[in-house]
Amino acid sequence: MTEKSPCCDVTVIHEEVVEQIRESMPPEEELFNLAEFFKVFGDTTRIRILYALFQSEMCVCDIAHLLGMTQSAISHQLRVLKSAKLVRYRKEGRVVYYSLDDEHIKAIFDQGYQHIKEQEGN
Amino acid sequence: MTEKSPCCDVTVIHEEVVEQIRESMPPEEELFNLAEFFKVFGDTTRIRILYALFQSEMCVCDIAHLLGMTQSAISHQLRVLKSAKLVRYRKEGRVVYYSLDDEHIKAIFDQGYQHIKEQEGN
DNA sequence: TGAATACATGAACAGGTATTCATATATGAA
DNA sequence: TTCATATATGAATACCTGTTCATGTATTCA
Repeated sequence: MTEKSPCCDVTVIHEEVVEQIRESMPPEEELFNLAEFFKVFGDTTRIRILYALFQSEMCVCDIAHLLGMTQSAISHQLRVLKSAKLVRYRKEGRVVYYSLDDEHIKAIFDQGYQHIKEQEGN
Repeated sequence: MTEKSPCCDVTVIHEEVVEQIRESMPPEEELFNLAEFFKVFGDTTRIRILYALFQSEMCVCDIAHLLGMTQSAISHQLRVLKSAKLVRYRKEGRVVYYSLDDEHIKAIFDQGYQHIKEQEGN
């Protein structure tokens, strides 16, 4: 049953299972996009920004003040959130207000939050 | 209404909103842990491993073969998944079989997957 | 016991990322 | 127009992270 893989010099033990799963794998690109999506949640600053925006729309300097960080750092992170389409913005004079683009986001956030809360006891 | 922040030289525009949200913020540590949790999903290799394990438990060399990567790379990533308690393992002779530790994980994965599928049209 | 093998792991390296700093842009006010 | 300010952004830097390479450990088999 054990055979050598044609690639990368790795032994295969369960050829059939591997081939079966290979066929069920989504396109490479989709899994890449999914990882990129989760990566946006994988930073404390962005998580804190998202949490704040769940409560209310906010302008950049207020977020910076809330989190005790520079305006520049916040602005850079908002750009990441914006390009991931997690937040939208509206301008009012010089002030730019950011808010959530998608309530769906809160569900994902909450599910993760719930998960770590459950694991806290361990 | 506009005041100078005591920290970091940032102007505050909506003092009341900021203070109100500040009180509602979860402990720093929880948001940090949440970001760390999502960070684990934020890598293509780990996402692919998780997807594979949704289908079936697998040994290290089979995963390596499936993904066309070295045994070492997979082993390192399994360690990350293991320490995040996303996977568990059982040993059978020399072979180590990995599987999901928590069905909850699939819900989070699916929700993210659903999200990017919905956004695909844009 | 000795060889083969499935897996783990430490060190090194390359690529990525978050923050800072300096500065640019844009809007409002005087 | 000129100044102040709210935000954006490019470059630089320090830190983090994923893979590779070499090697160690544990188990099976002869």
